[in-house]
Amino acid sequence: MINRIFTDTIDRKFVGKEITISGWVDTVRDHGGVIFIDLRNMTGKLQCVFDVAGKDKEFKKLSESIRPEWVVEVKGVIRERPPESVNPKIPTGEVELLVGEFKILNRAKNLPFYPDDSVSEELRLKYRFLDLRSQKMRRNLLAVSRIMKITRDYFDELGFVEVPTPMLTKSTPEGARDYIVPARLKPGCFFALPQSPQLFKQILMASGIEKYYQIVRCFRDEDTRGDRQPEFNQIDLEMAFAEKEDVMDVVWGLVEKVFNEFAVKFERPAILDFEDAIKMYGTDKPDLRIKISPLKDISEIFKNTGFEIFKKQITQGNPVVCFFSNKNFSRSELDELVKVAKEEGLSGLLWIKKEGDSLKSPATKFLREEEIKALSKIYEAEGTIFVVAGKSAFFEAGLVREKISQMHGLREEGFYPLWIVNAPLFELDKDGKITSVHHPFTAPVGDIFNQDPLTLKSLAYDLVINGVEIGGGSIRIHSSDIQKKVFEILGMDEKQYSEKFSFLLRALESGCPPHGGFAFGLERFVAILFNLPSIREVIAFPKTQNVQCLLTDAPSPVSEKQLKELSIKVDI
RNA sequence: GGGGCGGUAGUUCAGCCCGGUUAGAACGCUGGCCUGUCAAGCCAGAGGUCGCGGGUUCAAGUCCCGUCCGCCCCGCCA
Repeated sequence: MINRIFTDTIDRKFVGKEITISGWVDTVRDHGGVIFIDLRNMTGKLQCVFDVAGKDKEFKKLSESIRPEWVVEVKGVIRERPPESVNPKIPTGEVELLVGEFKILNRAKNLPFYPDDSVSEELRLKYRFLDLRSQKMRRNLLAVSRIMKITRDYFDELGFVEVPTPMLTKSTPEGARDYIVPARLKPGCFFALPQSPQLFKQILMASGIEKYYQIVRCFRDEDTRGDRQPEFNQIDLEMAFAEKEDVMDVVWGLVEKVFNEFAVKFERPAILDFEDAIKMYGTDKPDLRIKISPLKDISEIFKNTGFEIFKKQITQGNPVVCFFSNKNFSRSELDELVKVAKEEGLSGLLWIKKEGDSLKSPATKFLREEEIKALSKIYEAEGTIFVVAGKSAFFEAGLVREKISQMHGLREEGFYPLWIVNAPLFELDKDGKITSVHHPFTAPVGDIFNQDPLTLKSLAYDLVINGVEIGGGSIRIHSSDIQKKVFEILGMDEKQYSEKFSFLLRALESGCPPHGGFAFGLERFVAILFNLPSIREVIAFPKTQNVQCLLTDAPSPVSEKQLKELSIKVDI
């Protein structure tokens, strides 16, 4: 079928023409003497009319047997519908096909659900072929495809080169858990699937490919979430001789192109220091849509307080943090919010309603005159102040602020992008071990040889849209001395880092230009574009939370023979 | 690894707190009627290992323990 007809091409111009069209039966409306069948293919639906008048018995019998999701080919004349029968809901609603003859190409039986039915995700994944017939999934997959095309066109125009990098590569110690692949010819040794092409793209910079990009599959063996799958796609890029701003401009150029293509409303990207983001929003990925004031540290107001709860936190050196909404919450709404805060793991949430000069709150009787005065001065308008105290007050306040905005629709429409810059280079993990905030190849700001590592900033930049981290990047280290020092700070000795990264160090020592890059999470980008709760909605065949494919039942055991060839013994 | 929610007809869900005749509804399905519907309509019918295993009890969909599966959250995700 070279010249198949898709329904969206059919309009009034076809009236009087005979066509042959094939697809799936979407719905059947059997009126006895006449049967209406909506035929669906890639682009939409077309009403086909089976009129038994003047037809033989076989035609009647066969047409009555047709059921939804059968695959049919119909031949007939396109005609205008009677004016009263025009269906404005579908693009082909002005016309219909009067079926002259038809073939049933395949039947469908025992379907557990029909496309666009609302069924459990478990079923959708098991019968993904049915689920993918739905309008939404089709739209999502087409969007991914379009974005990949826009991406390739965009980078191509800018002179970037798409270079494939290996899927079978070397396991590296830092970062997420690797998926590993046994090497048959080197028993006991393993490849790793790439968590990202990070090192290869840096090697390409040392190789004189000055502008690299790739749409590339990445693998991380960590627990999944709505926004995390074990395999996902990155739009990956790297530029030689580039400064931070050069990379950010290129990245934003692509985001803008995608936004324009999908005709969405968007703001110019804001730029915010990592530290300010934490202080103002309690998170490194703030959602700028939220119409609630940023956070404010009000510890100072309560330094001599008699209010026990705050006093305890202040004496332990913990902050008291507040934020403000000009919404006048009802008492039951406030009670609900306090409940939600506790469910989120907060020890408490204090609210203070501001009406004129007076403050109403469960805590007013515990507060001093000057505390009340200071509080009411912070925000001019009437509304509600929320206060959180404790060691993680910024984080917790940020969480509640987000939750409140979600529950009460206190959000702007549209897309609010944000660059987070000047993140620290290192941080301490929960075991007190020093780790990279981004990755060990990120260039430091400051004197790495003499400064306390934890005071160093980085040349990293993360792109956050509507509270979702869409991607991140950095200017990389191109001096092997600095790179070695970073490895040392991370606790590797020379033997360890040589074993894992000698190829990188050799490349840096062989005339490697300064360079930097970025990587987008493709699925996250599409998910946020359509405001989808999970990236599973934009992946044709995603894994479940237990990292299973319900369609194919992978992973599954392999034969003894396969294991033997790989010199692997299974010990469960 | 930890916490939470869910699993009952093909599907979505009610019933479970407070154990007790024959486990319900809607949609779908099957059959019949029907020439202008577009979520077609009307009539009739079929359809259940209550996720699985164990326990308590005279009696378990309902209570208890374990387990599997799906989703959300924490950890983890350089």
